[in-house]
This record gives sequence, C-alpha cells and structure tokens, in this order.
Amino acid sequence: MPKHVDPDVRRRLVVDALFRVVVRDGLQRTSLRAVADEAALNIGSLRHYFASQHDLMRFAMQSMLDRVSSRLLEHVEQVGDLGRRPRPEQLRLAADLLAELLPLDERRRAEVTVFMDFNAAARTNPAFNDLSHQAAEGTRTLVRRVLTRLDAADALRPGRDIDIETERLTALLDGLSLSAVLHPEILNPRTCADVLLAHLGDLSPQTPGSAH
Amino acid sequence: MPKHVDPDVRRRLVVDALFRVVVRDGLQRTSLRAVADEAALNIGSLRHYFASQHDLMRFAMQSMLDRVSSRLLEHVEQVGDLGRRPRPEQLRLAADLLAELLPLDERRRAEVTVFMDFNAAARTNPAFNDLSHQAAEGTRTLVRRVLTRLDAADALRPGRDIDIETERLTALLDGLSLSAVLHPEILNPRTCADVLLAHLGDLSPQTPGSAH
DNA sequence: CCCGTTCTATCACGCCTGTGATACAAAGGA
DNA sequence: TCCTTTGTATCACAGGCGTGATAGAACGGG
Repeated sequence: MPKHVDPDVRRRLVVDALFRVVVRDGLQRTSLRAVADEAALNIGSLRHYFASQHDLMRFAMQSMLDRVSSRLLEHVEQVGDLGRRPRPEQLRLAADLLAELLPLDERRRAEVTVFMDFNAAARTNPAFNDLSHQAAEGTRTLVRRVLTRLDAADALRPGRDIDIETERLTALLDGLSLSAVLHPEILNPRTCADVLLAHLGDLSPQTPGSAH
Repeated sequence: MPKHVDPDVRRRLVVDALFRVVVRDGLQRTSLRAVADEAALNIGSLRHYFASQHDLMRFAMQSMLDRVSSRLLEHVEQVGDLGRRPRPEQLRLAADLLAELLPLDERRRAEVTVFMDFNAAARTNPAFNDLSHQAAEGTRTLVRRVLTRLDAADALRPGRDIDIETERLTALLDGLSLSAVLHPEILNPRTCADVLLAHLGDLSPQTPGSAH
C-alpha cells in the first residue's frame, strides 16, 4: 500500500513549480507565496517540506544542477569514445553534447533560464556561492574534456593552448545561452547551433570540403 | 554666480550611488532608501529629482548605456581607419576596442556588472525591455563593424559568414564578461584578454610567425 | 479503536518596500 | 521685502515578504 504522500515527489513538485515561477517572473519575484500558489499548495504545507526560504532555494538550485549534469552524463555515455568515427561525425557529436547547455528547445530554455538567474543571484547572495562555483568548474571540466577528446582524435588543429581554448569555448557557450535567453528575437536556436558548429569547425584541421 | 544646486550633477550623483549599490548588493536589493543612503541624501530629496522608482531605474540604465557607448565612440574615433597598419597592430587595435566591453579593470568591471544586472532584469521587467534590446543591437552593430573593417583590411580569412562571425564574437565577449564578473577566481582579466586575442588571431589569415 | 506522527491551514508579527501628502527651509527675481 | 520656485525632510499608509506559533485534519501502526 503506497503512502498517501511521498515527501520526495512533493519536494520535486514544489521545485518544478519554483522553476516555472523563476522562468515566468524571475528569481527576484520568486517568493514562498508565489511558489506555493504555483504548486497549488498552501504556504504552510510548503514550509512543512522546506524549513526556510534559504533551504528551498538551495535545494532548487542543487536540483537544477543535478538535472543538467545527469543529462550531460547520459549524453557522454551514449557517445562513448569517438576515436573511430569520421571527422564530420566527431564534430557533430561534440556539438550535440555541448548543445545540451544551449537553450535550443523549451526544456533546455527553461533550464538555462533558471541556471542563469541563480548564478546571477550568486554574485551577491552567499547562499549560492559554492553551487555557482562548482557549476562553473563543472562546465569547464566538461568543455576541456571534449576538447582533449577531439585533440586525441586528431580533430583539433595542433599548437593550441588547451586552457585558452577551454575558456574560449566556455565563454562562447555562456554568451550564446545569455543572448538566446535574453534576446530570442535576435538570436534564435538555429543560429545558436550554427555558431557552435562554426566554432568547432574552426578548431578542427581544415579539410578541402570544409569550405562551401 | 552659480546656482547652489545643479539638478544634472545631482542626478548624476544619485546614479553613481545607485551603481555602487548595484555592484555591491545587486539590483534586487537596490531600493530607493538604499540609494538615498549611499548618496548621503534624504529619500525625499531623491524623490524630488526622480518622480518614481521606475524613472530612476530607467534613467540609471540609460546613463550606463550612454557612458559605455560614448567610451566606445571615443575609442573608435581614436583608432581611425586601420587599412594602413601592419596586421599585428590591426588585431591589437581591434582587441583594444572590443576590450572596452570586458571587465578588465575596476571601472569596466563595475560598468559590466551593472550592465549585466540590468539586462538580466530586463527579461522579466518590461521597464527595461527596449533599452536592453537596443543595447544588444548596439553591440552587434559594433562587432559587425569591427569584423568588416578587419575584412576590408585583409585581416580576415576569406569565406566566412559575417552574420555567424558577428554572433560568435558577440557571444564570446558576453560570455567572457559573464564569467569574469561572476567567477573572477576562475577567469582573471589577463586570461580574458588572452582569449579575445586568440579569437581574433584565429579569424585572421595564418602567418608563419603566428604559431609559437 | 486509539494515539502518535505527518500533513494542512491560518493567524499574527516585524520588517522592508514605494509612494502620496505635507510641512518647512532656502534661494533668488520682482 | 515679498513671493514664487526649488529643495529638504518626515509622516503615514497599504502591500508584500519570511517566519514563529498554533490548531486541527488525515493518516497508519499498535
């Protein structure tokens, strides 16, 4: 016989509601009452599962990071090693993986939006400092790994500083996400993906067919 | 005989105080009272120069954009046309110009921080929508101009899509700014500038001495 | 059934916010 | 000097916020 309420799914329900509020109204206007309303819960119930606003916010940000990284992990495992593939496919696989960080569909757009709001808040809110830092380190680790894999597969032009290239690609991804979220009328998902592909293509050795 | 108070310098004083509060506490915590305190003014005086919070915020964001663009214009005129210069200097000049958008010193860091907070707020606050949009268009216009100038000076590898390259460089700048402001312990100004130089170098035709 | 645990719901409190209203001081041309 | 304009300073109000306290409902093992 199932318990009538499972605290974990309850918390997940609350966090989902919180994400919707953040996407719609921004983290600034994401109050306990707004989240409770969005989740169709009484604020008293909400506070039964989260002792304080601080706890709720931390839990929500942690959840968001978990979801993103788990999605990335799935993608990484699915790809496996790309040593044996033809170069165009290597680039495509790398782009697909990194594109998980870009707001190319509604799901990713929502995630990236929440991600950006929390990280922006982390600048002045100590509650998010550590999570924001480890997120930044995490993306860099991922990007560096992609670059070194490409390099190992001879899909990278020689003589490149891996540190610089990591920062460069990370900044490119962050900047694309920022623009695509803040100015979708200027930067649409299609162009977003094209820019990423262009960058990866630029990093790889020139092939006669690469220019068109 | 001077008037005892000049409304313009008064407003400027208030806006400077507002910027300091935004940098220190974030736009979220930038209330009328906080700004008044920071400016060592009574909230009543402040409200004598700004009819409402809405007006103050708009005026502040507009001021910030004006300062940035005027600084950029100075830089543009100072450079003039770069057709006659040797290529390394062309790249250096372009990098110096674009570096005005990066938080490489305290002044630029403060400006970029304020810029980012206002633009992030613009996503959910209609009061900033138009200003944010025109700022985004403005940077793209600038970046595109720099790229076309470099192209005209044969400092760009042929066969590039100028639209894609504009978005790419814009995203790179935005991403570098974001990381440098949010995670100065990870991305320092030096590396920031190096990444920009690396990107521009990557866009230009390879010269024998460019690899080291 | 009974009773402790879990959950839901509501009240009240203090704090901070923007803003309207108002009183008062200071300046400066008539 | 008087009077209008300009600037300074407070008060009060309504609204939103997080949160402590508390009461009562719903559940589930004994």
